[in-house]
Amino acid sequence: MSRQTRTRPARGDARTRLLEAARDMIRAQGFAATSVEALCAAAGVTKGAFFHHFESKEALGVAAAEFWSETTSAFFTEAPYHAPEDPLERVFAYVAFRKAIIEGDTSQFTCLAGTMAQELHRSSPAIREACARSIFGHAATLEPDLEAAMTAQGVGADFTAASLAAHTQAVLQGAFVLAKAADDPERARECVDHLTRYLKLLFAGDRPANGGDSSCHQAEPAR
Amino acid sequence: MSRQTRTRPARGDARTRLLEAARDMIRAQGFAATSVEALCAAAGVTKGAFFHHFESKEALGVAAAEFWSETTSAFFTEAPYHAPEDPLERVFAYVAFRKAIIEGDTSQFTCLAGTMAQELHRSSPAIREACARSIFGHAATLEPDLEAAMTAQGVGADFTAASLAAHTQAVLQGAFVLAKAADDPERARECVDHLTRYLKLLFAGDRPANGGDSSCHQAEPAR
DNA sequence: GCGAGCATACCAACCAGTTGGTATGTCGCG
DNA sequence: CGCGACATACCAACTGGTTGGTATGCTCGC
Repeated sequence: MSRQTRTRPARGDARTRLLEAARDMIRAQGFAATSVEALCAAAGVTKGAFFHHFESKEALGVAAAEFWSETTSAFFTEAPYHAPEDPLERVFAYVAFRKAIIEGDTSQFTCLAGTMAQELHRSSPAIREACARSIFGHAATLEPDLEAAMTAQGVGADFTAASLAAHTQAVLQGAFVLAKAADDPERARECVDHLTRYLKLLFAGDRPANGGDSSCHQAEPAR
Repeated sequence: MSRQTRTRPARGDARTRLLEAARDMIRAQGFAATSVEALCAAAGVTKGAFFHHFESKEALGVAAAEFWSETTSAFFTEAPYHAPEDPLERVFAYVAFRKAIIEGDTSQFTCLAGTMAQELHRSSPAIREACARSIFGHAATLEPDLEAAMTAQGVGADFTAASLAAHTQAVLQGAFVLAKAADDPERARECVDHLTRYLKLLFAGDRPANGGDSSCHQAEPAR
């Protein structure tokens, strides 16, 4: 919308602080329960600053989803799970990494995009679409490896790499819901274990494979 | 000052109408965005009636979760998926049934408990617990069949029936989130297909089985 | 001195919850 | 049976506080 094309020198930026506060507060309380005033207080700015940077509260929601996309994208790009050479092992490393980061407070490991999509899918199409871009955009980063693994192992006649990638995200989103409901991250980790088991069975079960250790992937912690 | 006799809308069901309105509105807009006044308007009652039946808005949230538990419990008890004799086939019939009822508007097939748990897990422990009872209570109804199938097929050394039952609910919850984000129920159905495939691989893959047709279950619609 | 970045002060609308009341059902008792 | 006492179910109007949003002013770096 705005014709601002150049990133600012980012000095003393209230905008970033507002987006970070939004990320944390919305994950903890939801979007509607997070008032603009509370947001400003958490970010240490006033309402004037808020409405200087965001046209409306809804615009902040869209910006928060985009901010979430950018930061998580950078986070996962730099994550260590890309190390393995084999695409399938990278997939398992990804899932193991997703499990490993489920820790601490519920509002620290859950997904902002999933939370906002769930709450605002009807009331705000703009936010819904921004959340969809975040979720399915991240899922898309898994597709090449899944695709490669599928052709290598000779599976996937009845499903696409895209649907499997989406499924991994669905399991994670559902795991977050269960963890929130039970107030216990362990519930989420158990779901990720089932996801790992699914992928193991999918890729190692059908065809005895041609290589050597394709069914072996990095171990998951016992707990 | 003659007070004219108003059409009596079956005196006594204001509470039920409020709970039904809450179920629909909260699923569509979330809890915080659903005001008591809007709820009363939808239910055709006044605020006086609301606070006569519910101590607070939070109390309504708890009651709505319990109402959801009761109605869905009755719905699933009467559902046709209990017909098969074999426990494993009942499990597949359940999942197929869950897929079949994912249809129409997003706010018609999604889960109230999951929605509220996601939004209110921090702000309202009472509602969170009511939602947890609903979700895990429903999951518990699957445990006996899963347990029986696990022992019959000789699988499950590394996971419990309870965790698998919870996983099915996680996949469904995650599927709902994706369907909402994409505004497309098909996204949810695809996730349920992956869940079916997981169960198929889990129970039919490991051990060649002793019976005859244990790996055969009722077909899922092509779509 | 000029605009970007931010602060102060304010507002109309809306919110959950309260108050005080009315209509109706029901139960005990003479 | 009849009638008073009480409980339940509901209603309209109101209240104090909060909300998203605005109008305006200050203050720095260029």
